Amino acid sequence: MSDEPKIITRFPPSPTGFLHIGRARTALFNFLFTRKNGGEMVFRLEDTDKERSKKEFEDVIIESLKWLGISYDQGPFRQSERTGEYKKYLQKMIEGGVAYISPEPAKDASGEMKEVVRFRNPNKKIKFLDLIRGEVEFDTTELKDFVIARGIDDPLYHLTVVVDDFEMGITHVLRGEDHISNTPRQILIQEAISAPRPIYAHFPMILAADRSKFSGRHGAVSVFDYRDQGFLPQALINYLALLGWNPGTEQEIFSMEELIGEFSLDRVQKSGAIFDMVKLKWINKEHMRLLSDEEFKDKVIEFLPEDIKNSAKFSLMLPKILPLLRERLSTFGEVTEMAQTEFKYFFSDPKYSAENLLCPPKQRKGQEVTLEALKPILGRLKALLEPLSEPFNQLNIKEAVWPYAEEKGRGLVLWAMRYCLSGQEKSPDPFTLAEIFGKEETLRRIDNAIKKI
RNA sequence: GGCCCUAUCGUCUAACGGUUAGGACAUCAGCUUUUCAAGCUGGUAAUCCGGGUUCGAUUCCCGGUAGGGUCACCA
Repeated sequence: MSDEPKIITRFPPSPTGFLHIGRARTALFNFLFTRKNGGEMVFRLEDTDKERSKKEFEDVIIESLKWLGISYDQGPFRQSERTGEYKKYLQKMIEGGVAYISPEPAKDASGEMKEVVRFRNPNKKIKFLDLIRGEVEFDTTELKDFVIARGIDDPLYHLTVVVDDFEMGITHVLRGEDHISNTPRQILIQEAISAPRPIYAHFPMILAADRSKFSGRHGAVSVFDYRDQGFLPQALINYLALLGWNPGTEQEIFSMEELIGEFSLDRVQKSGAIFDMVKLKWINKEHMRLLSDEEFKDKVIEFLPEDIKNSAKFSLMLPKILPLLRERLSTFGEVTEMAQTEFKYFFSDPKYSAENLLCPPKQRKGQEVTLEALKPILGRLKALLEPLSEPFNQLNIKEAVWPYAEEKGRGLVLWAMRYCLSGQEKSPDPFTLAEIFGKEETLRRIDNAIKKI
């Protein structure tokens, strides 16, 4: 055992909204750093803003962390339950002369006077070491005598963070870059109450595609949005970890355990990174591959619409189309849409117009063909399939059909076969489809096509 | 605007003074016995600009430019 003091980190969101993707990454980096170094993480709800803080947001944040697999060792603590603590410090500061009560006009323009507590700014330069950015220096003069409490029982953010970080023994403050300019005034307060200075590190921001702040108008920003779209938590974690950090190797797909093993603050990026949904989807797909068949199936069912789940063919078809879904899905949310469109034909007869049975010119290889000509072709197809004995599988079907397709033109025959089964311009190949449908249903669909012409 | 931070392919990034500037996503082309998906192969694509320091700068220093953060009785 080393005699280094135990590392204690913190994740202190304010319950004024959902868990933003940027804050989730901050939580993740804190978590990885803490686990990697055998420390403990404090979870603290900074709810001193009574107007905006809501219990429901607390619940959402807690649930979001749980879903992501980010755990903490202490908390949740609520600042609203610690008013007495802050009051003690406030009184001590006022007695010591490092803070003072200042009468001023109320903010609400009622004309009334009230008393706020201001910090007596020593107006000096503060220099601190940031683990990611190196030495940073601020002149605090411009901060003036900033307000640290609305009243003796109503403390504000800068005071509560400093007091809490001190009392909870926080050794490392790892947070977003948006807090870097808050750091000097917090250091000032620390010095005024003789609290030790924690080690700081400020992570770069997550940006939208236009390099502006990543916010609601750029689409999904809350962790639950991604959950609801059918992303896997391990994929979101993986992607977030790689946004602003890299292992120095070429590995890109990580489990949480692997991330903990690899993580280090000195490989965290200094500059902001654009959130790229396309890459997230790719990572999600990679993690979907890692799922067992059983896990994959359960997730698909979760996202399938009710009417499909209630359809007569559901339990028969589901296991057969699962392998197709594995190749095509990059999020589970996509099955909801697919079930109504490109995969609907598995559960009910396809709807299409007959002329589309004729393949596009490109596949025709210059053959002059009319729709009429398809009638005997489809008839012949039927005749070829009819005598097939079990197993009615891809291999046997292909064997039966192939020579004829070669003879008449592969594009022509195979497109028609595929199209009458799926009614889709784009779909899996006809042999796969025929196997999935089985002989009887395949023949029935070919028949339907013949009748349509 | 003041203060602070940042700057390598379209995007995420590697290269911690010497590389044909590497990888991944995306994109393009070809191959995979019709289409799609998946897969395989190959291609296009970057050191913001200007000064230094150095035998040699993506890398170190300075200036510019651009982007971001922050300037509350929010956190």
